[in-house]
Amino acid sequence: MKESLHYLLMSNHLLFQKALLAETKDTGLTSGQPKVLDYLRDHDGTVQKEIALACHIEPASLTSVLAGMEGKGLITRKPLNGNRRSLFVFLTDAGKELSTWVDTEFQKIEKKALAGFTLKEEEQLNALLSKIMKNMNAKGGK
Amino acid sequence: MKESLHYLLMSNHLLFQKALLAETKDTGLTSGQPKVLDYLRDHDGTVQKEIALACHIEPASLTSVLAGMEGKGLITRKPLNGNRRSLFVFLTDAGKELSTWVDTEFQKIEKKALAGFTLKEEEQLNALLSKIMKNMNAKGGK
DNA sequence: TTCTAACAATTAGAATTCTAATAGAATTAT
DNA sequence: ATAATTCTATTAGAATTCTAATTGTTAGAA
Repeated sequence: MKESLHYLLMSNHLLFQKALLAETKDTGLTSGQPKVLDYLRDHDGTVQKEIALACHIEPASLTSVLAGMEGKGLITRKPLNGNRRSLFVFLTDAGKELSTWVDTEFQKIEKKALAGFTLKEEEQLNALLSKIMKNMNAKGGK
Repeated sequence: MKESLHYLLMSNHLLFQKALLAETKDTGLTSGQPKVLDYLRDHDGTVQKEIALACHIEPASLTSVLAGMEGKGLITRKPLNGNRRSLFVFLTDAGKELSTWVDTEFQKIEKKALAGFTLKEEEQLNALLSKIMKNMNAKGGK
């Protein structure tokens, strides 16, 4: 298994995740919150359902993650367009500020991860991983 | 965030993970067990500490994962070399059989993930991910 | 209109993994 | 030899995420 694709993806993700949690530990963010915060940075005003999909967690799990963030004053949730079923999520000023800080931490870790990479290699990696993502999201198959 | 390295690694890993759990659902394996089973397939007789390191879970978490697998008769644990501190983990015949089955499922998913990849691309991806892993495991730095 | 089905978010409760503290065993230093 | 330290695994308890079921809302059919 040690050289399998699954092993490599798992290791890379979890090492990244661990580094990220170490960096954000002092902010009071729980382990599930940084990725949501970072997602909102580029997708402010999204509906919960979409956040859950993008962050690869269940909507039910997102409820408690967002409740925590709302309690800390990082986000607000409100219905729009007269549709009281969907809740749109917005960063507060404090949330924006923290997300900016978290984003720089993401970038630091990314820089460490990509140490020694040429620009071409970065692009290759990005393209290959995107391709896998598309394959995995495709219906059917084995 | 959507195109960041972290996002790509997370998505790839979790999509892989989800596909794997869907395939192994009927075996009665819990979510944490397949990767351990697959690791033991290539590293039978390892000590718990090493399994935890390779599978990126805490030793304390591994204890309960292994307890579950032992209860199902997939593994046995015993001290060797007169050192009663370390426990060596071995697959039983049933464990070997199941690990073989699980391994074929891993490969099916991997095949789907790598659909349309040339051999050269597979090798590139492997090399790039291995390089990141080495970078992340390096001490210090940001 | 009114009923039925689909939908978004939530709640309840189970399962998994984590952190911190403990127990037992081996190693090192005094 | 004995004491202190280190080490491996475990236990206890908290935190996170999951599945299944519920609530309230919207859309579509009868």
